[in-house]
Amino acid sequence: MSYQTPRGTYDILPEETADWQRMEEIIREVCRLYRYSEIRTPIFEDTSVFKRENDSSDMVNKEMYTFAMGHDSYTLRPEGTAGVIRAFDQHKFYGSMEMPAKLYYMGPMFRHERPQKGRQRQFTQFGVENIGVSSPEIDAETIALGCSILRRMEISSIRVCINTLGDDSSRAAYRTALKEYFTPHIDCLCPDCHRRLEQNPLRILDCKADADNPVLKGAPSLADYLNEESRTYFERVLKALDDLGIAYEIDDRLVRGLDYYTHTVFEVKSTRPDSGAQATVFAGGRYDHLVEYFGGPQMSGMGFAIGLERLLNLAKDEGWKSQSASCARVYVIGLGNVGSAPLRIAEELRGCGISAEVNLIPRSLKAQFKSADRSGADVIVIAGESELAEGKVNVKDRKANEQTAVRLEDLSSRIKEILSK
RNA sequence: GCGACUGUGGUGAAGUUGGUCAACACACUGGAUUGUGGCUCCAGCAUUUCGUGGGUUCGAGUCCCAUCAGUCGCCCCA
Repeated sequence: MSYQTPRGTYDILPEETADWQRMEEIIREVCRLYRYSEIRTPIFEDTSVFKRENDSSDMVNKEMYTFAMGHDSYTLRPEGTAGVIRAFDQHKFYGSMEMPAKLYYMGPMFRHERPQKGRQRQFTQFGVENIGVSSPEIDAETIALGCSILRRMEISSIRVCINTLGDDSSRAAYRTALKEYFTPHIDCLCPDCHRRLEQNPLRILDCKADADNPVLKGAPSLADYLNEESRTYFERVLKALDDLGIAYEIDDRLVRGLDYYTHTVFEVKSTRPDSGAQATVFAGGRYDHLVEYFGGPQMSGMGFAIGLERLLNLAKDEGWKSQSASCARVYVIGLGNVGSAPLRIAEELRGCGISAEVNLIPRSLKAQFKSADRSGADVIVIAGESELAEGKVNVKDRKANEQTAVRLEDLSSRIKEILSK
């Protein structure tokens, strides 16, 4: 019987964890600079946290890992925003915290999709939520935060696409207009779009199947239905991005898959040809009603999420490397009948803050030296039976290839001397 | 959920129109006087086994079916 990870899941192996840890450090550092604080919410929540009324997204409707325990239905989180807003309301942050609240999260998410490169069933997301205040400059700053992470990961081939969905009244007016426009052309649209026409006509605009359909090209533009306030808001977002030197493209087809967005929405994509079908690295937008939905006051929020597998893939494609992995600085070898003396020596060195590996299995001197080589140690300590009898060990400086006998009580200072060279 | 391609040891892989021993390389383990390694040399290294399970055949890693997994595209999305 052999086992393997379930479909769409994978192990991050020891040789890869250094890259992950470094990436996570970079992200936390950027969050610190922008003064965001981490929040950790449960991996699963009541299903109703994710499955909200009128939600038409595929993610909630057919990709969730939902399970029942007794009479309760739970769901493995497919995204981070819902849980964060739930926590924001549950702990009444709106009353106890200065607004906007600036929160970030990082951890596994689960979606039952067909796996592909850059698309796993368990994947890792980092995301930020800026909650409590609606201001165009906040939208720009949030996008800047994400771009800053990309920059530190040495990623440059990206494109920022941005659009606005407008406020409620703009959106409602546009929705009606779209429905009126598409209804007579219904037969020209793909089956999925028939459903979208009723549930979320905006999504017809970024339908891939109908991308070249002339009916889509003649569709009314959202820009014509934006009221003055929404238009001004969007202009100020763009102005702020200009001021920050962030290049962007306005894409009026960009409507996003999650239903809760209002005003600003954006997607940052890789422009590398090898990034595959899953080119979106991070994406998000503003949401005006989520805080209210979970029982808080009417408050607006702005956030985005980064897929960390995609981020890491992209960074590696662009040549990014985390700093060299730490290797043992000292390797202790036993020679002759020395019992646990090598172990005792290694422990003492570790106590002095020196990273030490020690041979604990019976094998030939030659094999021990081989193992020492592989460990990449700078110093080899040879604990020989006859030297130990005099309270000494041999210390070999691998770089200089010199070996000297050192008294046990002088060992750590001698090694520090060699390592500091 | 749909379509296409792929699946041989720890790794990279060779395996011809189905025919005795599954090549080769790297890695790994041991040895060439357990007291000094990194080179070299020698030996071992896929327990009827070629993702798994069936089938065709005198005979299958090579053909057929199913199943699992991966990759690519669609869809979805980070």
